[in-house]
Amino acid sequence: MENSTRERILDEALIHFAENGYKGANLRDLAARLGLSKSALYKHYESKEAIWNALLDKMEAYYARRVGSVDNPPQTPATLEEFISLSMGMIRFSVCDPQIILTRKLLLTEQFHDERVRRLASKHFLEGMTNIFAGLFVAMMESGLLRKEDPTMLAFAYTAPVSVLIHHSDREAEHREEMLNRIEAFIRYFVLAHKAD
Amino acid sequence: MENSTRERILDEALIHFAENGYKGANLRDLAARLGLSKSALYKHYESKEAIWNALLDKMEAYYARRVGSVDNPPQTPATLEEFISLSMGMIRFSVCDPQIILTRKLLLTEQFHDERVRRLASKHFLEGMTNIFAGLFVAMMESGLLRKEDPTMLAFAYTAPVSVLIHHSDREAEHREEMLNRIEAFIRYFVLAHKAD
DNA sequence: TATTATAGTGACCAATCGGTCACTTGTCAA
DNA sequence: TTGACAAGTGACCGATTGGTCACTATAATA
Repeated sequence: MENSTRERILDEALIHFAENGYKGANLRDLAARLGLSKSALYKHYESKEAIWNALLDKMEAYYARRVGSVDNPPQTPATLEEFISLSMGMIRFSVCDPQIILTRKLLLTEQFHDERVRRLASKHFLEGMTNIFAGLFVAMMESGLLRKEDPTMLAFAYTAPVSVLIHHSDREAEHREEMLNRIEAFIRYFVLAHKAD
Repeated sequence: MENSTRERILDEALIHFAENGYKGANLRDLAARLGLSKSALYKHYESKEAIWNALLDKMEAYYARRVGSVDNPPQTPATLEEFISLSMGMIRFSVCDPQIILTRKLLLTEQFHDERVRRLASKHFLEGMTNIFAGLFVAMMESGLLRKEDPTMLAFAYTAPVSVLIHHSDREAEHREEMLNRIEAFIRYFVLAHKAD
């Protein structure tokens, strides 16, 4: 399996593009970080833009797989406390995993410079999370955990604040644990405000 | 008042930096857009970085003035409907004003490349809006419009979703009116869920 | 063994960038 | 009138960038 260099290039490209932006990333540093010379990159990709597009392809594929997993969503929690720990588990992973952090950075910083990134950002930051939880909330309303109301609106009211706090954690990594506490505090507030009586 | 060229440069720099990023912006285009030669810029600022810093100074000053206006906040609305139209007025302005749109773009896209931008982004996207509305909600609870609960948490639960929709409007300008409708729908949902009985 | 394809190298190229400098122009005060 | 100064110009510079090319090394195949 010696096409692994192609993959290693993409892994490094994510770091480089996320930290410096598309224009700010340069192929010499990227190659050096891989222990390669710059011209070696051109044996695997025909241009900087080709690396960029391959990276976006990979991100789109990853995202499509995640959305596919929405069809078999996380099983409905039996209690509100279980919902909280389920949520916090997902969020903690999303906030700590380096690759996901870099992906969010790239989506944020390049969303106005690239059409594909813009579309991915809209999916990721607005529709994606909301749809997952809308489905979950429907089930939780039917099982009598949550008060009955518009599940899409409820999911949006839930995911948007979490999303804002995750972005804040990305900005100030040294406050990550504090942000996770604020996220849990919000979730508990939210559950309390919308649970069935 | 012939220092106006200095100001014109900053106005154009906001556009240029917001659309292309710090690294992507180049002084030749910026000068050309102003009807100047590139070397003329150096009669007013000593470097690209100096223009950048002057622009951030201006943004910080503007933000400080806006925060200063929190000491004399918008007067407490007498009814919930008045609160909704007050909010929508502020939001509509913030979503439509070109300069504010560009400022948000710049804060978003450069927050990981510049320390001052990072701090401004944290203030603007997290604490800023929340603090304004926390004060307003305290007054509305005391006047019996809203159910009594943690005003800071309530303000966060209110401003974060609005903020997410504003960002979406920035991304997809052609859906601006649709986003404004979604914002109003959310605000009405929010008011209904938290009004005093 | 000879051949061929793949991966990698380093020197080089043209374009672009931020920045400098000698020079011109216009204005206003002495 | 003249001199000083601020504003603006265009040619130029060194550094960096994405990209090319002739070349080497290695390993598998015929």
